[in-house]
Order: sequence, then C-alpha cells, then structure tokens
Amino acid sequence: MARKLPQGPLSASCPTRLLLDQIANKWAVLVLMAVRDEPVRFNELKRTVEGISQKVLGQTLQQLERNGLVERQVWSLKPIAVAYAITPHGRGLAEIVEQLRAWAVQTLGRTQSAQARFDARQARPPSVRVHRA
Amino acid sequence: MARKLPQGPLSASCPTRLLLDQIANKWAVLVLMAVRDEPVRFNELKRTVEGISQKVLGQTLQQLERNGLVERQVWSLKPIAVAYAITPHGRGLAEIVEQLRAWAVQTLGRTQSAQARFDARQARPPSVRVHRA
DNA sequence: CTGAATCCTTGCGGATACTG
DNA sequence: CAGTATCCGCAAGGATTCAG
Repeated sequence: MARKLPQGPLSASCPTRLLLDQIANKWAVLVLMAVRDEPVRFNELKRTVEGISQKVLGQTLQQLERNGLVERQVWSLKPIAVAYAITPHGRGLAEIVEQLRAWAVQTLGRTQSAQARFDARQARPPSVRVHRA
Repeated sequence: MARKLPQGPLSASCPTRLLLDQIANKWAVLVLMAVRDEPVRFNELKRTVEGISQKVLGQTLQQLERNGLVERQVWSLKPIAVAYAITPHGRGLAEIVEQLRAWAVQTLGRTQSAQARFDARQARPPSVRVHRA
C-alpha cells in the first residue's frame, strides 16, 4: 500500500497549499514586512504600504492576526489608538520572506534580461499585453 | 530637495513589489515546485498540480519562462511533446520556497491553534469562511 | 498532445459613506 | 483615529472550443 494519499502530490492537503492560501497575495506579505521592525498604527500602515485601500488593509490585518502572524494592540486613549505588532511566529515567516527579498534584489538583473530576451523572441509589439486589441 | 523619491518606502519601486508581482500567486509557486525535480510534460503538469485549469497553467508557464525560472523543451515527435524544466535561476528561488514549505509544515500546529483561538474569540457562529460557496 | 482563443462567471479590491 | 458596510467595475480564471 503506502499510497494512501487520496489526491495527487500537490493536492489541497499539502501544507504548501495552506501556506499559499495565507500569504500568496502581495498585500499580506507587504503588510507583514511593514510591521516587522516595530508596531505600526493603522493609518500609518496605510500610508506606509501605499497603494493599499483601507478595506483591503483591514482584511489583510484580520487575516494576519487570525493566523497568529501579527498581534493587535489597543490603547484606549481619547481617540482610540491601535497598533499592529509582529509576533514571534510571524517573525519566523518574515525572515524567510526577507530571504526572498534578498534573492529578488540579487537576481534582479538576471530576471530583467530574461524578460527582455523572452519578449524579443516573442516579438510582442506593445510594451505589455493589451488585453483588448 | 533630496527627496526625489516620488512615493513612500514600500512603493512600486521596491524590488519586493517586483518579486511579488511574479510569484505572489499560488499557481506560479506550485508549478515551480512541480518542475523542481525533473522536466515535466504539460498534461502531466496539469495532473500533478491538480486544480489548475489548462488556461492558467499555460499562462503561468509562460510567465515563469519569461522570468527565466523554467525552460521550455520541445521534442518534435509524432504527437508533439513538450516538457518544462527548472532553470538554475529558478532553482535558487525554489530553494527559498522550499524553506517556506518547511516552515509551514513545522508551524502547522501553531497556525491552526492561532486560527482556532481567533475564531473562538470572534465567535463566528456559522461555518466561517467556506472557501467554496 | 500542446496549446491559443472565446465566452462568461466569480469575487477581489477600489471608492465612498457611516459608526464608535 | 480605527474601522465596518455597501456598491460596483474590472480582471482573474474556469469551461469549452478550435488549431497545429
């Protein structure tokens, strides 16, 4: 026997899938990295990440908090103040993401030349893909 | 002056953004890992990843090839045969992704308990997020 | 077998408005 | 300030068809 696995190798049961469902979107990663060094307030976070909407930021923070990657800290001041801090758990993930970032920087040139080569070979006329002709 | 930077810290100019635009979707990562060990044919890949549509698989492969992460190999047999192999460049990325996978496995229990705690605290009554409808 | 092209549905995510 | 709720456009992506 030995092959008890119901699905194929990369089915939903693979923990990689579970992980990817959590952090496979850039916003989650960016927010995680944004709170990596110190607790950050909501609006400051919104300004830092820059480009994220407040709705998505809220969703992302809830998701990150649910997964135990960030922690929500509340100070009941006159105007309520909330900050989000990375957890030890989240820090572990952030370190790996940091490696990804380092790799991206390090291989940036290679990536760009590969893209240029591919685009030239395919002779794509416009800069990018103009979905609708 | 001196602040020539148009945007903030995590703007689009950050290489992290460039990386995330490439691999922030689970399909790209899954396909990359699927071809990590050996060249894989198209339909075999479609079966391996399991859940991916042929359209998205094609798009993902083109994207990965464009970024120099995988290489397209063609054998002009009677019925055409094509296989996709990981490149040295892609292997570097795959190794980091492998760390992610290891981290996910290693911290799986912690993640689940964190989620359970969060869900209990929020007292989400019905089936929380039912991934599919 | 390996794709490209079309259609069409889903839901992500942006903008806006409202509450505490 | 810190969110939640609503509306809605648009693009990702699933199913299907056609081509090499």
